[in-house]
Formats: sequence, C-alpha cells, structure tokens
Amino acid sequence: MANTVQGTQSFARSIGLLQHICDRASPPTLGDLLDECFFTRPTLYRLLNGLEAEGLIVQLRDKSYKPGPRLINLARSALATSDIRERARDALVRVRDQTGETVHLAVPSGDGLVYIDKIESLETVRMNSTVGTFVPLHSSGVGKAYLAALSDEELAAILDTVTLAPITPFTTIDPIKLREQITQCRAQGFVFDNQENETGIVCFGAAILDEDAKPIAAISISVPLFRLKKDISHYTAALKECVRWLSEDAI
Amino acid sequence: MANTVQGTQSFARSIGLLQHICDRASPPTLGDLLDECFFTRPTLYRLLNGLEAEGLIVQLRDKSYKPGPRLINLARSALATSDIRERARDALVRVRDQTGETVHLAVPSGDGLVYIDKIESLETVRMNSTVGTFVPLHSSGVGKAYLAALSDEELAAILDTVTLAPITPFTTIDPIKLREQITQCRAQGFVFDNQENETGIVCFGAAILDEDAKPIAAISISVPLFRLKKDISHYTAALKECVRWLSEDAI
DNA sequence: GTCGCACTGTCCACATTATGGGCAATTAGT
DNA sequence: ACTAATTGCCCATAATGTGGACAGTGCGAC
Repeated sequence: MANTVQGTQSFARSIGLLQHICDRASPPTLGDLLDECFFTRPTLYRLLNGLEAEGLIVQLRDKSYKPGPRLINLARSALATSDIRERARDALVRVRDQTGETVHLAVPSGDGLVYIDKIESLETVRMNSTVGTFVPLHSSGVGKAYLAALSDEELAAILDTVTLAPITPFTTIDPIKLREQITQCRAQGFVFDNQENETGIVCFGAAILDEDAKPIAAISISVPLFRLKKDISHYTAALKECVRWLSEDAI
Repeated sequence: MANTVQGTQSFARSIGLLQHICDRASPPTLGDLLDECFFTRPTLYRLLNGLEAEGLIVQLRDKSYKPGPRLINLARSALATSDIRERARDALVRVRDQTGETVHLAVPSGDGLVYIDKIESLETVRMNSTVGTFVPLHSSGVGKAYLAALSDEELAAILDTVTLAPITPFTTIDPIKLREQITQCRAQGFVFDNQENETGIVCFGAAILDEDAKPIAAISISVPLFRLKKDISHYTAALKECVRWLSEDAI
C-alpha cells in the first residue's frame, strides 16, 4: 500500500481490486465492492470493465465477478520459468520419501511467501493446502525459515513493518518471542512451527540460499501432530541435507 | 487489442506487457522489450516497476524479468472458484477410466480457451504442465467443440475476427473448410481434431452447455495416433455421455 | 398491473496522472 | 582507464483517469 511507484496508480488500483476479488469467499457484486473498497462507482465500474476485458475476471449471470481463466494461463508461465522449482523437485521427493510427510516449496512474494510446489504425503491423512497458497512470514515453517536466513538488518526492517496477525491460537504474535525463536532456529539450522499456521499441523522449515547466502526460497515438512515422531532428527536431518544440497549448487 | 475499454489504457498496456513477458521463451531484459514492444523507454521502465512492485514479475540478477509468484497465488483463486471444474471432475475421471486416455477441460478466455483441468492415467493431478495452457479456437478439440456449440451469428462473428494461424502442418487454415468441419461436427455430436494442434495427437471434443444451450466449457480426449482404436465410438460414446450429463445439471 | 426501490450502467468537465524527450548513472568490454 | 552500451531518472506537457450527478434496468410488494 505504502510502496507507491510513481506513475502506476491506476494499475495498482486495478490489481488491488483483482486481489480483493480473488480473496473473497464468494463472488462479489458491484455493490459489495462499493462497500468494501474505497472507490467511487464510476471508477469501480471502469476498473472492473478493464479487468474483464483482459479476462482477469469474468462476470457471472447474477452480475457478480470472479477470477478469470487467464490468471491460470499466466500462472503457468510463472511455474514454468521457476528454475528453483525445477531444480528442487527431485530433492523434495527424496525428503518426502525419507520422512513420509508432505513437503512444500515456497518463494517470497510481497510480505509473505507463496507455495510453488508440493510433494504429497503418501499417508491417507494429508493437509489440504495447495500450490499457490499465500502464507505469512511469522506463522509458517517456510516463513520463519526465510526470516531466519536474513541478515539482522533485513530482519529488523521486516519485523518493523509487518503486523503479526494471529492465524491460529498458537500463532506467535509477540515480536520479542518471534525474534527469540528465530535466534534459536539459526543455531540449530532449522525452524519449528508449532501449529502456528494450522491447528494440528507442525512444520519443520529451512531456507535455500543463493551464492551470496541470501534466501531465495524455503522448504518445509508438514506433519500432523498425532503422527509426529519423538525423534525429530528424523525430519530435520533430511531437511538440512536437502537445503544444503540445493544451496550449494546455486549458480 | 481492438476492444479498448475507455479509461483503462495504462492498465491494458501493463497487462499486455505482462503477457508478453510470460510468452517469452527466456526472461527478456529492458532492451529486449524496447525492441519488441512499442513503448518508449521511460514508459516501459515505469510499467515494469509497477508490475514488479505488485509481485507480478520479478527482476533477476542479470536485470531480466520473469513472471512472479503472485500470479500463482491469483490463479489458485481462479481454480478454486471454478464451479464447472468442481462439477466436472468426477465425470472426467469416468471418461478417462472408460477410454484410458488423457481428458482435458477448457473454458473460453480471450480469443481461445484455457485448460483448467486435466485427468491423466496414473498421474498425480496438480497444477502442472498443461493446466493453464492457452489453445486457439480453430486448432484444438476443445476449441472447435466450443465453436460448434455457438449460434450461427456468434460463429460468423468470431470467424471474421480470428486469424487461422497454422500450428501444425495439419491445422485447418481455410475458413471455408473449418466451417464445413463444424457443420459436420454439429450433426454427429462431437468434433474431431486430426493433429491440428499437436502432430501425432488426435482429439475428440464436445462442449458443455448451460441452461440456455450456450457453451460454457469444453472437454476433449487426447489420443496418440499410434494408439488410436479403429472403432472411434469407443471414445465418442463416453464423451457424449459425459457432456450430456454435465450439460443437464447446469444450474 | 404499476408502483417503488435498489441495483447496474453512463456522461462529461476537471485536474490528477501517465507520457516521452532528453540526460545522468551504471555496468560491461577492451 | 577509456569507450560503448546499457539501465535508471527528471520534468514540462497533455492526455488520461477521475467522480459528481444522472439515466436505465430488473425485481418484489401491494
């Protein structure tokens, strides 16, 4: 919101509106959007027409709007050109096979991360998350792993701007505690997410670094609490080996 | 291009640029884009900054631009809110099981269609290679099926504006022949795509209609030529049953 | 049937916003 | 270190997006 690039106001408005429509549980109508967004009627109307003309949204019979299929087409390109996804695939499958649990790959996007790949657990009870899901920095294994891999300055800068919204009752909303967790995680080489993003699910996370030791992605192993093994090195060993391997062969 | 909605010029430019970047085989640099698009340097620079600020593109170390992860997040919403995808899933699996071949579901987007689901034998279904692919109207099973389900006026209007680009040596590029094919297809209840979109692959397609008998989606069965059964009713019977079932229970 | 209400869709003068010529800063190559 | 090619950035200009006010449309109540 604050980061206003000069000369792109209307574009930012349109994308903000698109995001809002995508985030809605049910397709909003023009009236809904008038209440929820701070646009005047003609402006909103024009923005919607622009989005619709581009196929980014489609208008349903009842005049409500929902995300359009062109987004799926654009996303395909994004997935296809993600070299980290390609490179990590085999290693992620290996981690899944070693641990038997679901493995996620995420990359930073905005003030959080987006899952760009998922290797499913072979067990019958699984998580119901999907590729494309946005997760906050403070309440997910991949998020905290990403934070822990940043420099102190970068970390401080982000923690100052981000609000720690409670996602579950377990979510860390105290910046001090979060910082403690991150410090601890740096020492042990992985992060632990204790049901902070989804009740009943714990995660182990670690970041993938580029040649400058900057995080470019993060992976996590998600385990249903009831199935969690006592010896967590079962998970963390596989995780650490994976990120070491992927970080080393960074171009 | 032609359909210019008033008051959205800069937005249309930005999306056009984004599409161009997504369509590129390799991430373009600012110089590349200056040659390929008709923007002045400052304009292009500003548009790129706007796209990057929104996370729709990311700038690589060598200053080139590629599609960003936010597109994947937006696409997830598009897939999640696609009721036809949800509704068709079971029926598509049935067709796959009956024929043993890959089944696609596509919806119209711009002057073509986009695959929004794919059922393949013994493959985990996720947002992978072909979901999100754009296919032209004239050179694909789903495209011709969609055309065949339109009224004569709508069909004529579209055939006047669309250029029949040759995708393979088999692609129908003669409007007269295409119209003949469509007429024939209407009579028999399905369309046949003889390697027109991919050499070595033939498709059988049919459209899914809403309560007003207007096409809202199309499905196709893709068969490698070498494996094609002599008795094509093996495919077309399953296909026709599927679309009849899906068209009937339209809300 | 027709009245009233709430909604979607549109016009047009205004000024805010995007535009692009030109130039500075940065990187790559010899 | 010097040149060449690239990226990055002002700022005057006018073209573009903005929003107040109003017209059209569909739907339910009485």
